[in-house]
Amino acid sequence: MRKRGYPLSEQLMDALEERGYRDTAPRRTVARAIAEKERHFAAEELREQLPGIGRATVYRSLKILVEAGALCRVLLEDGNLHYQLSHRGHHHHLLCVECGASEDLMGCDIEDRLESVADAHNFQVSGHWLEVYGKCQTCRAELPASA
Amino acid sequence: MRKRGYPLSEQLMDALEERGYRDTAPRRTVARAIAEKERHFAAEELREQLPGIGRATVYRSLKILVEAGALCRVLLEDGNLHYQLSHRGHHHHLLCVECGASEDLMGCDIEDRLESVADAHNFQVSGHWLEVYGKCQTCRAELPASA
DNA sequence: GTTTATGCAAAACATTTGCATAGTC
DNA sequence: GACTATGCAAATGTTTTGCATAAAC
Repeated sequence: MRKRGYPLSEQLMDALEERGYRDTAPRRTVARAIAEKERHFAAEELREQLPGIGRATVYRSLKILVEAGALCRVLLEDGNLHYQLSHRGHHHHLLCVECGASEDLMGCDIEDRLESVADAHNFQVSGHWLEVYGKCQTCRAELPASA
Repeated sequence: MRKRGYPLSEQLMDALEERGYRDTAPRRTVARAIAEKERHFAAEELREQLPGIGRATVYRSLKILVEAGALCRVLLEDGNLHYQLSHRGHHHHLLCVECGASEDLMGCDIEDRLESVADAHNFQVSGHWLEVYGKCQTCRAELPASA
């Protein structure tokens, strides 16, 4: 989804402009910082690394980026909420509890399975939240504790 | 899992005593209040309805009840954390966004599905969090908006 | 020029912790 | 009597809000 030669931070700005939000310097700064993230991050963490930007601006930017579908929220195993770049569309995450890496889970058939289970309960599904925790390939190799 | 004629609040207390926690009046009060809940509830909500009990006691009781497996935590669609009686063992919830009712989802094969999808990513699953939101049978009948 | 965004500080929440006192076992 | 639990108040940490100023369109 990442176009060649087109900065990721610009794509974030585009997502906002498509929705009528203005192109401002603080938002660009936030977008650039997010684009450089290699992992999911906490709102407060992002704010700390942008001392020139007001707290409210950071939080408001995160909010509208999520609305625009450019970011997604990630629920950590300890209950903390993080953010990460979204590859658009509905998906889930495989979150590594060792290194924090996350892989996207798309096009899997978990949705279908959910639907059929819910059907059996006469329940009409409108949404769901799924996070999967474990160890990624790399960490399994490095820490052969149980893998 | 609820034995006939044996108060639910006593079962909560039992779960604590099994783990070595003492039988105290405040804990009984909390247990009784929880036993009367028909829906998942917020910690703060429980505390407000127990003015005689200290805030810390309410929170500490919830924590040990979750550890003991007698309560489970429920993630609401808006990100708020609620609690509800647990029927022990691993399970998920179908949460009605209209009335707040929740049905347990047990013995379904979503776990297996997860494992196999994760395997394909060379990912070793150690846990997951799944909540399903939608409309329950009753609300579908009452509000025939789209069901 | 009108509308939207910013930054600050303060408010709002939810949850946790330190500690002296009280209650259990 | 030793150990655990309680209650309070204060600390913590995160997110939101009001509002005057500044910037974007």
